[in-house]
Amino acid sequence: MNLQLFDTYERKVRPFEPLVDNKVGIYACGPTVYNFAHIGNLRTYLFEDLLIRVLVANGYEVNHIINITDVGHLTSDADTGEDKMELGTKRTGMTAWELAEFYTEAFQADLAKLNILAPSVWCKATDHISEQIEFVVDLEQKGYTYATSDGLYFDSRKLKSYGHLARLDVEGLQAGARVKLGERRFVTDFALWKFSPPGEQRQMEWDSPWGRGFPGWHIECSAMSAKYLGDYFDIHCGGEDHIPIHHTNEIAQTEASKGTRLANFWMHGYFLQMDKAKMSKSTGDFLTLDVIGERGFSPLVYRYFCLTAHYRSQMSFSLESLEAAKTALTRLYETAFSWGEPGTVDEGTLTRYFDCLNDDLNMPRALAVVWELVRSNLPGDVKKATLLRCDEILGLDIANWEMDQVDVPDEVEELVKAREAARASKDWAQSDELRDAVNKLGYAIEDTPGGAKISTLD
RNA sequence: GGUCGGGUAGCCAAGUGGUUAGGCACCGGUUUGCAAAACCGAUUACACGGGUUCGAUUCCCGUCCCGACCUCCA
Repeated sequence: MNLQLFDTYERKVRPFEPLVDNKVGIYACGPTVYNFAHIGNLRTYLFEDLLIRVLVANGYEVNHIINITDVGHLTSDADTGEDKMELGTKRTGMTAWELAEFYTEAFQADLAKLNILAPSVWCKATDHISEQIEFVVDLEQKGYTYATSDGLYFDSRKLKSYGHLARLDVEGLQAGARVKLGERRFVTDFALWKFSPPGEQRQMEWDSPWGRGFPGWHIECSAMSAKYLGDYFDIHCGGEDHIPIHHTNEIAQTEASKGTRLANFWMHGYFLQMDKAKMSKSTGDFLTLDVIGERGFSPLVYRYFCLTAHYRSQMSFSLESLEAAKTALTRLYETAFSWGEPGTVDEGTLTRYFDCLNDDLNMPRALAVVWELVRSNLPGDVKKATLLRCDEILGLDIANWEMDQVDVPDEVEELVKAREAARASKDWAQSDELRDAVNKLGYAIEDTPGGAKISTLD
């Protein structure tokens, strides 16, 4: 089966064809770096990693761009007062610049831990201020802007196609609007450039033809994607929350300026839903990769967990289901390890596997094929070779997995030896007593044909 | 309030107008001194009420519930 992908713009699955030869340009909306990424954020990057691995497997040469939104406004115009970047600087004592750098590095480290392939280019909004200003100047010359006392705005009603991506009901939006218009002329108008508040010195601000200030959020993506991928490129992705506002506005800017619709495919990763642990970023109380790591779940367990749901479905998170993923993944690792060296690949399995993936990245079904392979009667070396090919997409690093080497204290070692002796003389009472003693010290014993296997008790 | 998307077994989660998704847990069996692990097998579904149809979990309508966005959340 040839690759087919769901396009939010057309709201359907359709065949994927690159715009140029076999090259694919992808722009993925990156994080705003005022805090750690939570596991919900990371699900979206896992989806994009899946997409990229499948494109590569289909023989395409992928040029993958991720942006870093490292400029946010520091003086809030929200009703509640302080904005997130400012809270971040207060919380940590860092400057806005230090804050951005710190959380950018933390984010990149998280991606690496999740075995997410690094993009071709990382681009920061603050490194592309002039490109953004040029973009806005062009929009201004084409008559799509107007100024208010706090910034330069995009006049969304000038663009007939505005809101097509999200199928926005503009009249309905206006009727049900919760947000104050302020000086904006229409509810869907948005800032291209915001002025620094009078009499205040922002940590991040630049001169522009309209006055000192900083770029609106949406313009960075239109400007940077144009720079690295051209005005019209293959795939633009991000989280589902970006459909109605951010991506809608990116499209509006680019259509107004360049006359193209920006990307051929628009793809969106859907949210992770939390049960008890809420993703309340405002309190700083949310689950990060490090937090679940402290609870005994490795990053690749989280990766596996995410692979069990389709990227276009919201997924329910709980420690219970993460535990299920951990058990399944451990079984997969141990079983694959037991197969030894790889032999020849089973092409039938591989074909079924990639057919699932080429059908809009249906990883849950592809994973079912993997488990059928695992439980099949094929020889171990064939299973191993086939599984390793599957792992080029799974990204679980199956080839390098090894049994945990547990450091066993001498005390425990002695008890285990004594127990082995007791078992050899069939003194089961003594043997069980010694096993209890080992358990009390925090270690578990499993009797295998190769001798006692010792592990730490959870 | 407006717009959009969902409700599948104990949990997570695919999919389909009629034929076993898959994983985890649970139960039974094999094996093992016992236990664990492993392997084999079985059970538990399509929110509710109507409609279309030979047949609906799948299509249509309504109801209830959940979520997303409208707040520079992925």
